Amino acid sequence: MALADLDEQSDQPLSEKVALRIREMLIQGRFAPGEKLSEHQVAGQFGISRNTLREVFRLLTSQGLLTHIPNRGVFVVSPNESAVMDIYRVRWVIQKGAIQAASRGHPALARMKALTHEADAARSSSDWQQVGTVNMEFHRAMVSLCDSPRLSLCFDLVLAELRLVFRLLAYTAHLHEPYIALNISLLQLIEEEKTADAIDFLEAYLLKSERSVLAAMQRKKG
Amino acid sequence: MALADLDEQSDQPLSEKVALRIREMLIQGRFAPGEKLSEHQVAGQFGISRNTLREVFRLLTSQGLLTHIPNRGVFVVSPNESAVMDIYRVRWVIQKGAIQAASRGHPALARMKALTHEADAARSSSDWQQVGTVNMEFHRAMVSLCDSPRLSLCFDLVLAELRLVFRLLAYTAHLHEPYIALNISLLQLIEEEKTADAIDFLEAYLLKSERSVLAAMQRKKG
DNA sequence: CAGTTTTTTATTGTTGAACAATATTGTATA
DNA sequence: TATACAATATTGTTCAACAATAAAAAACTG
Repeated sequence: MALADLDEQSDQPLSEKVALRIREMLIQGRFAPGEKLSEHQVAGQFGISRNTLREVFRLLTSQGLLTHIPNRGVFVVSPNESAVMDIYRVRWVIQKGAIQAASRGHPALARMKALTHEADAARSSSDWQQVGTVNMEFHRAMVSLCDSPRLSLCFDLVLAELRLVFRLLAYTAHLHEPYIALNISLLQLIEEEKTADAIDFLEAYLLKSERSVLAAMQRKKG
Repeated sequence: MALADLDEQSDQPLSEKVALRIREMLIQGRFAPGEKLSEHQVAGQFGISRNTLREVFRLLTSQGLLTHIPNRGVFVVSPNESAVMDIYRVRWVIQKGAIQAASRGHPALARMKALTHEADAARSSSDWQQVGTVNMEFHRAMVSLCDSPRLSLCFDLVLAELRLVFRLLAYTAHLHEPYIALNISLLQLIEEEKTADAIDFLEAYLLKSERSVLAAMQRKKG
């Protein structure tokens, strides 16, 4: 993926290339949530001009990764509990729609299956960060069952924000490990077209996930 | 609303003010779909610098109203049939979720009710453009039943694009008139918490609407 | 000394000019 | 007519400057 990215980047405008890089860095937790990003400093860091950087900031702000406060500057978003709850509301609506849109033999199903195996492999090597990444890809694939670019885009934004939360909580085993098995069960229900069961399963799944995230956030604070 | 907007704008950055203005102009059909927006020309038109305008373009591009092609420029998006179908896919997923999220006494229900009356008034004065606007507001209010800022934002983007399509087709009576009554029926089903019926109704509603839009697009071309 | 006002400083907001890189147009040649 | 090349216009990017705003520091007052 890294190679493909670089190829894509090669003839893209500088602002979009840098936007991609900063986006990656954000997701990798290279900036602290709530941290202020100074135009002068960041522009120097990436060797680009302030004007170009401001375009980058506009891009990332509308992707929900940065917050722009007029005359104050740009800050890394720091999702709070209410943001997490909202994110899970979005997931619930969209992923439920994805289950109902699933059709037999849809290519996304094959991709989901492959991703469950990738998750297994990552667990074997105790690469919990990779487990988290693969888990996200699994759900993105699930949403692509809708065959809706706009819905996928919306979901991507929400997932990127959630990734920030995970980073904040550090990648620990218990945060992602349980979902490897759950993903397999969920995929099976979808493949067997047990739509109602799959939806019930998804609801329990998301509730469990949301609760564990919120609990971890509480622990982090309190 | 215009007054409130102006107030809000007053201490916003220039780029966001202009973005709002251009957004309005786009929705009002002041630019032709597919039209190229030259940086030099538009910057002159609004009396701002190219650098600032480029930030505006980044904003509007990520709102889905403009398309940016590197080294070629920025163009007004011209949604085609496949875009319309995708927009309705999104509507189906999100609005179905809204119905299921509806709770008795939710403020959005009151707003929806008020909007059905506004639609009636607009019909009485044969202001079909207003009928279209109010109709959109009705559906936005419906989505706000989810109490999810992120879902509402996503829905807004899709609706703005759909508005472009309507503008392209011109505001004729038949395009919106039938939905005044359907909105009332739909609201009633939701208020009575006949969830399953409401969902069935919504499906037929969206299908009918999608078909009429696609047919009008065909007519426009052929 | 605490709290408030003023001054200073740093940062963002915005501009205009300049140049490089790319796309488009026009022209000449085969 | 079609291709190759030159001329032109547009976008991409940078820089330096200044205005407007917010943050920090200093001075003032009770």
